[in-house]
Amino acid sequence: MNIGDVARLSGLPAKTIRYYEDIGLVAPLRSTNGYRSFRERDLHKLAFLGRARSLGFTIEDCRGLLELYEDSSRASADVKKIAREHLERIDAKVEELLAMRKTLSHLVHECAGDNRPNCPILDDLASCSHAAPKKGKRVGG
Amino acid sequence: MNIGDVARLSGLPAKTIRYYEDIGLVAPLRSTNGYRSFRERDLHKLAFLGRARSLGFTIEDCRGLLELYEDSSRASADVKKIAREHLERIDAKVEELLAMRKTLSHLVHECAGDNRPNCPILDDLASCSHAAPKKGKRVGG
DNA sequence: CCTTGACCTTCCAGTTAGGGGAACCCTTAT
DNA sequence: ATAAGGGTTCCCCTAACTGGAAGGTCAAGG
Repeated sequence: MNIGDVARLSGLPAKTIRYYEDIGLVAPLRSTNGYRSFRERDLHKLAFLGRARSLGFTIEDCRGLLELYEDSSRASADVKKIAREHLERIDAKVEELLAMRKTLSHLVHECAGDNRPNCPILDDLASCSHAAPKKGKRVGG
Repeated sequence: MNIGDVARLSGLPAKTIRYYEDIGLVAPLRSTNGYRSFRERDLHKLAFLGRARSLGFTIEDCRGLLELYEDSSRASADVKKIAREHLERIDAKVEELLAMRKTLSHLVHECAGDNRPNCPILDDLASCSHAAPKKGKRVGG
């Protein structure tokens, strides 16, 4: 199979598949003309990666999961650990977003949204009463 | 004030403040020795930016908000529009994360997490029954 | 006067997970 | 011969910074 075929079958863009080869997640063969030649096994890996990515696992998580997937003597505890940590990251992010959401929706409701300049949103942003946001990784970007 | 002072007062890292100058969000003066020299007004702007960023506004949002903040003839509708759109982005992201969370927490509960290889998490990732994730910006990264 | 240390400067590279596009090769059909 | 529709490599771009190197400035201490 050429890259276009696996792209269609896996649902991943060809660019992404090349990238995954670049970083060592898949290792397709090469035809004599230089084209990548994918086996069933490569296709399965790519589908696995696509599914894992769609659940929000990072590439490094995927690398670990793929390794465990291919290791028939794995311990399910190792898989579960990766998943649980990811779940915790998701929960943390949701918490963070909901905190933002709460403040924002309050401000949006307060704002008249007309052609006058008076604006509670700007008032809030400009007010000096917020705790200095010092340490802690900025996740919201 | 030197950059260290405004960093302490605003809670923003000096690196970030230099970056904000780079991209034209603040324009401190320069002392004869080449050091940046911040006025009260610059400090206020930086505090404003820090607060807006902590609410998850993008840098471009911040640029717009700052412009409106400094325009006394603004319409609050313009501010509200930026905030409302941001709120919608947050809601979309929360939805996405909760969908992931739902699947993941289910899988984590199903997995024994012991030293045996059998693992429902890997089974799910490897199953071919998932809709091909084609278009739509990947937000989870 | 010299040094130490804390500050400041600029510039370069790296981060995530690819996307866009150029320049070029391979194959098949017209 | 050429056009279309694959494929290839290569490099730059994204957001919003962070880290680090190499070096200038300033106040204090010996």
